[in-house]
Amino acid sequence: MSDSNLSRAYDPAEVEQKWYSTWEQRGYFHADTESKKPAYSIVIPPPNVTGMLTLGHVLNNTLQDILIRFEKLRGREVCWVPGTDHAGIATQAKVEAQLREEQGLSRHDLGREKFLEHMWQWKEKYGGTITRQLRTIGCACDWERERFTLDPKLSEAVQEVFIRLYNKGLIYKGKRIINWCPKSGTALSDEEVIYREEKGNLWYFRYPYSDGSGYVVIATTRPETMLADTAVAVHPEDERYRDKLGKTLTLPLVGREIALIADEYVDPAFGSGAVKITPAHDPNDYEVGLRHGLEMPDVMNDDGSMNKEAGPEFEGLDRYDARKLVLQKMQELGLIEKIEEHVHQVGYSERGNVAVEPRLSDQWFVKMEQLAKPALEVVNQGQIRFHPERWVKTYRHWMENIKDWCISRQLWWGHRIPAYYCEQCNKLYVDKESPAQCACGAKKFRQDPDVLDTWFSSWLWPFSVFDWPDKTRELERFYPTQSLVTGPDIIFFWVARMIMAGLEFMGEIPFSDVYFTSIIRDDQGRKMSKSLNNSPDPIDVVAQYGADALRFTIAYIAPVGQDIRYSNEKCELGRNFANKIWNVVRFRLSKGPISADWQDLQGLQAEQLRADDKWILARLQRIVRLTEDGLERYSFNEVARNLYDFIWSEFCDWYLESCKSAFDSEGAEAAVSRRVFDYAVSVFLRLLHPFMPFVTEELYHQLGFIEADDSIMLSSWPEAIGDEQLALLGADPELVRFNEAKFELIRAVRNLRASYQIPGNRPIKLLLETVSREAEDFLRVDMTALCSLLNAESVQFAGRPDAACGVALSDIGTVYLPLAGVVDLEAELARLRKQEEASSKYLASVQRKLANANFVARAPEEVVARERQNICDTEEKLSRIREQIAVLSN
RNA sequence: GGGCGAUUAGCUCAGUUGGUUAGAGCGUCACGUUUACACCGUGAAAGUCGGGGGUUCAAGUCCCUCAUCGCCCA
Repeated sequence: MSDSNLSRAYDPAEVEQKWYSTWEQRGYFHADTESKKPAYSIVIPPPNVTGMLTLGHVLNNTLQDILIRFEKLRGREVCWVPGTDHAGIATQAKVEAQLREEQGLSRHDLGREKFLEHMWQWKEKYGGTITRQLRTIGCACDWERERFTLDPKLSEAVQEVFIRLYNKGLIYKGKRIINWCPKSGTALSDEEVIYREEKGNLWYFRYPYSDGSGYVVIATTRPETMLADTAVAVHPEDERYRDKLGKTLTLPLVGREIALIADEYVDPAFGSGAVKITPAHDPNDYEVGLRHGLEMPDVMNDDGSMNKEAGPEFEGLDRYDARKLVLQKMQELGLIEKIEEHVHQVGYSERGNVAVEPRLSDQWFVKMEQLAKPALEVVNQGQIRFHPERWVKTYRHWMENIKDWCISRQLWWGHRIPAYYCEQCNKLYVDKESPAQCACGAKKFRQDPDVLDTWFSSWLWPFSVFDWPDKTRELERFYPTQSLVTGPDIIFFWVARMIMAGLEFMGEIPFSDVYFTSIIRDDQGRKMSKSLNNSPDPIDVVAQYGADALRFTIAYIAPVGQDIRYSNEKCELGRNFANKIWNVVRFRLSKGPISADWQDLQGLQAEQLRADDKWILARLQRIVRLTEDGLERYSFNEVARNLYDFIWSEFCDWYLESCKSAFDSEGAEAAVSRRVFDYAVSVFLRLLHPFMPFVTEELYHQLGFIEADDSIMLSSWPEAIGDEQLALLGADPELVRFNEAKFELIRAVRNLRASYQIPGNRPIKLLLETVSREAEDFLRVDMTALCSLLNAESVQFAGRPDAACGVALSDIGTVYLPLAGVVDLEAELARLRKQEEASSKYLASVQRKLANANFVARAPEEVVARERQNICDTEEKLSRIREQIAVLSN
């Protein structure tokens, strides 16, 4: 035995580390803009620069890596651009908290410049963990093209875009109701607000008419905002209030005279049918306020406490304390009519985890309607395809109801808005730098203090990573990209906006296919979260099972468009699979040198091939087609399953077992079988490489398919054997059917062994009666493998013997196992009766079907023909069973 | 309130455009250490495909409805 240096069990740790650094050093991941190959590019969804790798990232990036490696093997010039984003609020909040904790300082203590210096130092120190971790799981990213959203070039792109949109009238500054996060002290976009159901109260307040003629009852969930009320509204059709319209009310606690107005917005069935209007603190009230020209007093500070406008008693109180005081005072005045329990939706800030305050504020906005229109078109018309397709509906709904995008943030960490105000006349200039002189003659300007929403840089990612607005060679070669792999949770934040930006600034879609991944949950179906401590660290998982195992398992269990239930134990599937393949190679290396002509099947003749050789070639054609087709359809789990089943159940369980005897024989068929074996292994290693890059690379080398300085990454995607060639090699459907009937026979014998407790390692003598001459001829060709698979010391073609024996039946024939003195008549009869029952039941069901005139008349011919064949086959088999029962019953 | 999705073996999930007797992994039971693999092999048990109705020669698959769970939007 020319034994290799392969260990009994695969140990991924060393192999994985060795290959990743080799690949990177050799520059395999770097895309060449001057290559003649067709380009294929993907931009990574940039993770937060301060983030750590999660299983969600593993899923997402494994799928991208599969696509990249697949396309590279298929001969494309692939470019996968990695990078991170600066995650404005999250990162700044993290650093501010640290600063407070360690030095007791706020960002204002440091001042803007010093604070930003501190931020950058922090980023250099703690940032980039996640990109190192991506290497651990094998991602073939073009690291020379790694980008960060705050890089100078990407910042230039952001400026350019802001200025262009401003000049086009698509960016404006204005006072609008926005979502305010009192904790981080900044505006948020609508998409950053998370609604949670909360138990609260509905308070019914009495607002007295100014003329003393009683009161109106209004219902509110937020009593403290009454301090900013400027009207009470009722539905115009509401009979209860019709004659009161136009009267004024005196706002309790404040004393302001406010009008009773009519507006369609009011739902007469809700509460009392009268609603207080607080334009500066509620988006709907704001709209009412605009329609009726109401005053819009703002009664709150940036931190959510009440300001001077709220009155001396309330000034300085937190909004929740103010609520208590309002209620107490209203109670004292006898103005609370009643209190009801009420469940309602409360908006929370994603980062601050505090209730968002809708607030009238001066902010920058992007007008979205005009940008959305073409972006909706390209998806509706299928220029951009979503996988699964149903996300198109979600996308469409959002696009058709799009609202303007609030892009300014009251933070320091981010792209500063390129807007300058004259110190003297306050005139606004939007440009990369402040002008030399204002129209008023003044020369001093101050820049807008705000920065832009992080997504305002992310939406440019597919072209900003290629150094837009410069007309670079990269842009020319790699834009548009092909696939985008991301979670559906950022379809609005990111995907939709990238499509808009791509069309607006490049005049072209940014990608043609969007694959939305699953959400990973724990094995109880709960979301992974830090507080539950149920999110495993992928790096630990890699250490325990190997990166290949984790990748394969995740791809295998990730259903299309469904959530995944994950637990570490599931990685055993991938680990065991890697070990299985490892051992295929270990087996092969123990059976002599690799065939010199493993690359193809040139010159092989049908007569040289054993039935099992032909069969595995037919199955190989199928798996190549299934893999390629599946990957083109983004059906990753389906492909993983197919590969697993092919290698484990077809290649190992049948073909490899059949080769054991063939390889050991002296004949010429040994060399032919070796060649088929080697060819098949080379094909499936390449098919599997996108899923399990490390072990496939290692084994490709171990088998000597390539030189040490070469790589499976540089090989080529296997071509499916053509139908004609397959036919020439005798691997036709007829052969496949016969061969699988042979397997059935072998299984039936094994079953027989089991029921008589004959261990698999004890050789047996068998008699075989085939159903036809043809079947016998077929089996006679390769008796060596047949005997080996049956572990039979002899197989004789003969009819039923007189002696007592066990029986195994299949479509190809009947096997008799003489069991003199051993056979348990009763047990054997029971076994046969069970088979008889199953077969006759089935026969009856098919007969019923065929007795139905409608079925015969309307079903397709081949379906009817198949059922007729089933009748014949089953009747034949049944007669053999009954015959045997008769013999035993005597 | 509107929209989307799920419900298949004890558990986790496959099941293409309707057409063999509904599959896999894990788990369970029996047998096995044969030089690829115990991270293994062989065999077995296990499902009224959530309930009800409909279309069809034929429904896990299409339609309606109900129930339960989940997600998104308001």
